Amino acid sequence: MESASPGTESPVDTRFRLKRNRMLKAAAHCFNLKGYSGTSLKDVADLLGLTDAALYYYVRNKQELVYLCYVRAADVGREAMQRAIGDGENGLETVRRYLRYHIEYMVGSQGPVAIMSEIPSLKPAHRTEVLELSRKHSAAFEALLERGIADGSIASCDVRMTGNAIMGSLNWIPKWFHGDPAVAEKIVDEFPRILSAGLAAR
Amino acid sequence: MESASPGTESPVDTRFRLKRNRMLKAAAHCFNLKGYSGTSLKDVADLLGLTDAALYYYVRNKQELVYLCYVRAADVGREAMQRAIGDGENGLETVRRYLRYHIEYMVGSQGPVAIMSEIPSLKPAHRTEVLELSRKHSAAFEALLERGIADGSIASCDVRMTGNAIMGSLNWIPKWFHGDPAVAEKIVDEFPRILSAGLAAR
DNA sequence: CAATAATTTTAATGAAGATTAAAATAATGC
DNA sequence: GCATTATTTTAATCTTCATTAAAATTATTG
Repeated sequence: MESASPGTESPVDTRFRLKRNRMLKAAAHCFNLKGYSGTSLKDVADLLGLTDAALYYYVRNKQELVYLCYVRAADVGREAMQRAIGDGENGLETVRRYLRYHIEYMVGSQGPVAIMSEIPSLKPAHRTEVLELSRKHSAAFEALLERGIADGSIASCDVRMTGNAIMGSLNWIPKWFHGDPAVAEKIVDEFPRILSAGLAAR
Repeated sequence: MESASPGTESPVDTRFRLKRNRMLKAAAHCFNLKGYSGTSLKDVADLLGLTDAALYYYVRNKQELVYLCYVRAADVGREAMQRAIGDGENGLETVRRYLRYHIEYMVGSQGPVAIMSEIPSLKPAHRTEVLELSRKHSAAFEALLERGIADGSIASCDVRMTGNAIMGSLNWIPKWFHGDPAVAEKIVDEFPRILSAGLAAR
């Protein structure tokens, strides 16, 4: 995460990026908790000890704030996916790792991650981009399932629907998890197993 | 569904109720498609061939519209649950039936059902009520899991987390399903199996 | 420290869209 | 068909924030 080739970045830029990132987390938190329309920029600003107007130093407008939240959410997912794929092993194990990583990120220090409930109200270019990121991630997950089916670790199934089912479950987490560390631990412990329990080949 | 002891209802009231129900479906469709904030009352009204102001004949305000959408969504879930429980059989089969019924309702003629993304912006009394309905439904599902564990059809598991996982997957459906009948058929065919695949006792 | 750049605030402005009231139309019952 | 009730529309109004501009503050750099 936090990409951008280091070394070429000025301290000022670093600070800007970090602050903006804090802001995106605060916004994600508010959006998940109070909904998009129920979240005013003042809510987000309050959480940061700033004034609503100050946010405009970091984003052009509220829509862009949502957009950036979504890009960050997608980044987190992509990061988890890449890390899992790098780990080798068979398809099923890779699926499990991916789930584990993604969930750890979501409920851990990377979180909160925004639920993508407002994609339609993004401006067309942003909407297209976010949908594309989302599509790619789904495709990557389905590819993992295919791989598992091919190597015999996963039972044959409709990968599209199976992917939708598992991803839906994952995507819904921020809807009911709001930061309690005890719950976070339980989710990390249980979800990867629960979500992959039906996949194994007999 | 459509409760209220019949016979005691005037034709006028019936018409009112039916029209309002059509309105709730239209609103649910818009909310799922465009998000809450992205949906103006005019959007909903257009879908019904009405003027935005006409909606106020049926609901007090936009918030109440959302609230009623959520109550309807909860009703649909409850209906599916009751029907499944009535059918007897063991815990696992009852879970499967429930999933089947609920999904059929969601993607079928009862649908669309609104995703509950804006509960926090409901007024306190409504919020409490919707959360309570939601809590009860989760509890009923967890009870089903317990029952399956007790009768040996379901493997021992953390029912809370398992419930969250399965319900999340279900709740997410309206996010990506927007009415295509071919997809609806596939969901009905695949989801109950996929979601219950990991439950069976060895 | 002085000068410049980076942040943040204060104080307006503005616009979208929810809401309302009154009038118009359509339906129903006698 | 007339009177009444139900439904919808037209035409404002009203509110809530998002947004902006200018000023103030804080940080950085030479």
